[in-house]
Amino acid sequence: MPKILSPKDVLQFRQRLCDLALKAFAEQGVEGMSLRGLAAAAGCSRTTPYRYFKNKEDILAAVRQAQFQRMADDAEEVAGRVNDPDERLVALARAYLSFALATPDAYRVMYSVAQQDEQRYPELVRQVNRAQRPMMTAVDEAIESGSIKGDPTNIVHVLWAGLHGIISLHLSDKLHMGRNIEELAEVMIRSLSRAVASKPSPQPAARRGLEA
Amino acid sequence: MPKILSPKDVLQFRQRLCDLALKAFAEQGVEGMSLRGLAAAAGCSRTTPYRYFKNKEDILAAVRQAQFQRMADDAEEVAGRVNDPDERLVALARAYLSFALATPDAYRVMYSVAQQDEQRYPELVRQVNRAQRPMMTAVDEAIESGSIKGDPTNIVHVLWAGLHGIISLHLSDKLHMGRNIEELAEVMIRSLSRAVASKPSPQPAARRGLEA
DNA sequence: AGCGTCAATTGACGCTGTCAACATACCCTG
DNA sequence: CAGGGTATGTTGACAGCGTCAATTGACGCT
Repeated sequence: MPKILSPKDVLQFRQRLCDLALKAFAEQGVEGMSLRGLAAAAGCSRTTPYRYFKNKEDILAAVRQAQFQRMADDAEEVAGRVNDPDERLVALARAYLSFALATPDAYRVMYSVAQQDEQRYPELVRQVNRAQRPMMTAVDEAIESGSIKGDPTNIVHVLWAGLHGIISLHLSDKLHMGRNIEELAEVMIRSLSRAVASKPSPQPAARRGLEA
Repeated sequence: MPKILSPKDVLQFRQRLCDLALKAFAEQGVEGMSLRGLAAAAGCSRTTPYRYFKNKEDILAAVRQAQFQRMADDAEEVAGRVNDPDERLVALARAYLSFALATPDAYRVMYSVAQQDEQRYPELVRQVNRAQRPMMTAVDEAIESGSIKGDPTNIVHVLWAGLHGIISLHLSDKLHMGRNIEELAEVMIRSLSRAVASKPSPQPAARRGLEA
């Protein structure tokens, strides 16, 4: 018997589908996660989710967008709270790590699940950009304040990649080091922020061919 | 008309299936890649691959094992060629990057495709370990020679994670910086090796809670 | 020549994502 | 209060998937 939903229950049900889908995607992968299973978990019929999402990829996009939004909220909150440029950079890095460790399912779906042509979801793209903007501006301001030197884009990428590398390998169990992951991340953060503070500029001289 | 295969043609066909599967896995993901499509590309019937592999996951494991083996070969070759401990470390890092950039399909399948319970493929695990051993021993020897200091496990992980982070983000188009990826990697390698050389040891004092 | 064996194919089953058609319960206008 | 419009949910159906069982065909041997 359809149509007993109040106007806000619609959003609630959509939200519930997203929550269930997040868990399903993270646990079983894009492949293993089935819309029929999702519908069963939600207690509705097979094709009911199609009233709320265009198709499976659309659900994935919605789930990822919601998580990037949450991450962006976190980052903006931290950036607004910590005032010193250097501390803000480190605080952002720690918040990023914290986000990934607290909700590994979310992080997995955000990054380890490659979405084909995610440009077709502009709101998703917007949240992705929003999530990384605080760190960009933090680097810019730290450079202005003179506490670090170098090309801002390179610095952001190196910091971000360093964190992402640790998290990514940790979440796929490639680093066998239980809880010490936070310590390892601290080493990475301190190493990179120190290197970034001392180095003048990234001029790779004439070294383009890779191996010696 | 079956059975025209010489004993070595068997291996040849298995190899051909692996090559085709690598491309298919990388291009369409584990989800999109279909055994039927693979069979069509190989010019055989749907279930013929089942003569050479137990199932789809088995094919994935075989493909990944072959690529890790290739990577391990590369690393061992570099480690054997470069003698100076510091240079060897940097050369290994560059070789790692080089491998990923030269054969991104392979790297994607090796790392971004999460395999459920890969412990059930001992030969795959063996090649994975073999691929990272050269860097481990290089770090150990660089510490012995006194050129860098710190906990060897942490150092290896930080180096490796830094490289993996850059590569991983680059391959999923999260860093919008065309060919300059090698320059960025150089910055990362130099930053980390410098940091690792100067820092005494990773003692994170009393900072366990993450945000300030 | 006939047999066993192994490679390869076809048939079939249950599962999946997805669309079209249908049914139901609500809101709004008369 | 009657009736249509619309939003919501359900069932039926189809092609494609991974995989197993049964079948066919070709080879090496005795």
